[in-house]
Amino acid sequence: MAGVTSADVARESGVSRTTVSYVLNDTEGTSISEATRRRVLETAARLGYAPSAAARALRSGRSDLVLCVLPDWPVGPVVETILDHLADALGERNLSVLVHHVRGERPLSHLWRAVTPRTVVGLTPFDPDEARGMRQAGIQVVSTGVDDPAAQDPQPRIGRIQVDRLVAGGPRRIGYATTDDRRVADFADRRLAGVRAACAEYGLAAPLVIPVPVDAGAGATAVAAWRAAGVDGVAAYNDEVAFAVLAGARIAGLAVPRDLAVIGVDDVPLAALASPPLTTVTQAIEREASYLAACVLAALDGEDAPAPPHGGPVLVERDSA
Amino acid sequence: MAGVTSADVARESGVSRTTVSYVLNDTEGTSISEATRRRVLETAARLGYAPSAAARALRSGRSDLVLCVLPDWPVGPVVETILDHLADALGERNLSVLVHHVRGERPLSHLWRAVTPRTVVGLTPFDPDEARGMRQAGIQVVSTGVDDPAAQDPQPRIGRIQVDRLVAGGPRRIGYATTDDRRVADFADRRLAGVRAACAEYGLAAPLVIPVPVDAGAGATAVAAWRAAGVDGVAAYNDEVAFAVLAGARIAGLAVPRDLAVIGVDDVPLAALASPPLTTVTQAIEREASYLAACVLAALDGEDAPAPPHGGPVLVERDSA
DNA sequence: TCGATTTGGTGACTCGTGTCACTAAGTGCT
DNA sequence: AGCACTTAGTGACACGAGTCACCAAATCGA
Repeated sequence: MAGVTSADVARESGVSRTTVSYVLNDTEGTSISEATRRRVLETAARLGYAPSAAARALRSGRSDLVLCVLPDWPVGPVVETILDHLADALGERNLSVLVHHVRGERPLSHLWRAVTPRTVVGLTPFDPDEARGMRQAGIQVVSTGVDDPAAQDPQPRIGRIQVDRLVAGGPRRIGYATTDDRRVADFADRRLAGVRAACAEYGLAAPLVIPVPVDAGAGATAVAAWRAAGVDGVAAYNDEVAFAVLAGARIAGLAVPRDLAVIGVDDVPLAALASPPLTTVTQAIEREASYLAACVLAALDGEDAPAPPHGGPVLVERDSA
Repeated sequence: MAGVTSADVARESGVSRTTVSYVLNDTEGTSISEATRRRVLETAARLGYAPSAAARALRSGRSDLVLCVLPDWPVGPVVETILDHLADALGERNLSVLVHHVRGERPLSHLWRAVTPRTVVGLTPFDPDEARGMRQAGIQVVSTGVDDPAAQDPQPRIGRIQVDRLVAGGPRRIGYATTDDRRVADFADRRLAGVRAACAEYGLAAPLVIPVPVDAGAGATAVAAWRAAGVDGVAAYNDEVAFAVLAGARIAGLAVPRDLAVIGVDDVPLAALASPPLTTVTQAIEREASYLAACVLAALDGEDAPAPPHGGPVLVERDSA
């Protein structure tokens, strides 16, 4: 019934299980006659033998899996792109990528114990205890984020770029459309910090921050509040929020960017199709993803992590700001 | 260094490994004194013991993992929602959901051999050989799609609903905006079949089909072609394509829905924020996801699959059609 | 011909769990 | 006391693959 084992292959070819193992693994330092070798290979193929990686993992402590841990917050097209690239890069090394979306507070340890992955990739920093545990278990841990304190956080840069663009187009009173999602509040705050700093440097008033849920009504109320305060340029936490602001502006009868300029973050596929096309800031995710893949491969080969790519977020110029 | 094993716990608590196993698994039909039980539990917790599921899987052939296989085509918010629900439902049963995004032609067998999941969930039908292989290995296989030939394909229903709505608003010459992505061509064709049938029943000309890549330029050319042919209502393969059509109409200076009505499929989060808000057809994915989760749980308990939910795709009325 | 080396291959152990069969002490009943 | 039965726990094996140490026969060198 169950899978065919190496013992089956051995019996069928009239040799010992050891011989089968040596042949199938091309073990060096052993001598197996060409005839036997071919016979084993043929039998294995005929029986459709595939090694049980459970046993393999048990024996050697490592598997061909890369576990990718996603944070609890909503992943968008950005994360998807990263995962795709990662899977491609690692696929060439015969590694399979498994993705786990963290939900609630289920302990992570259960998972990596269960999977015994070769490496674990985190898109958000790990709990230090957790990371130590994994390393102790011989698992490579790669994590993007604030792993390297020397590399400065790119998030504030994004906020600065947004303000640069807005100001270049005319606006002098800046609003910030933040998210109402607590799970990404940290990100939003770091971007907002950049916006704040930039405003200060331009000698402008501090940005008027309003949380904008992703729906048209919320966008409309926010836009009304901004107009009342004289805001003529809005930086949004991301493109989705920017869409809500655009929808709000439409309801309020404002022309974008003339009456109100709007700029997002991420450059999601639909951003170019917004009305008007959404100006936004993108984080060269392909480059970032390649770097992540390179880190994983390096960790695999026992090498040090390669130098992080230079070049941060870049502006995507369209019509909304 | 490596993981702490049950033998460590046994030695530390001064009992046999067997006892540890019994305690930790709450094995029925054994009697362990409350004192010993607590001591073992405490030691295990103190040492941070977590069973190696490699060994566990080897021993019992099954793990606590549910492998979710995603097709090669781009997953959108819809699939994400399904996965979230699935993870929630299965999490309550202490099952972890692992997602694998199929890339290229890497054999699937390698993966499920390696993970030894309890069940494999496919969002697209499996290759019959593959499915048989998994079942033989004692893995439950759950797959949405055309698994049950009795249940009729809901895709054509979607097309009909689109046409119903368009026609109700006035349009008499229908266009179909299909995708240029080969990987989802099958879906698009099944929806188109519904559109065709509905047009025929209304006594209308066959729909004018144009592939529309998701970008504004492509939308504009398509819209021009439709107008030239007198098309006044467009059903799109999905919301993203609909966005492209909307953008095209905007460029062509057409008013939606007066000059051209547009209707999408999926009700992605941004659909409500389109200009004008996008009328679309949604497939009650939460219900669908719950059903999928129920199937997995049923398969787990050895029960038959529950009856599929009734109620198909429903219209989401907004302004674009 | 004897010893040394190579060729071709095998037995036995290991990884960490789960579980069956079994023991040894204690308790209750007549 | 003698028997049955519960309580508390242990020893040994299996799962499937990888690998070290070993062995028998053949070949080689002098």
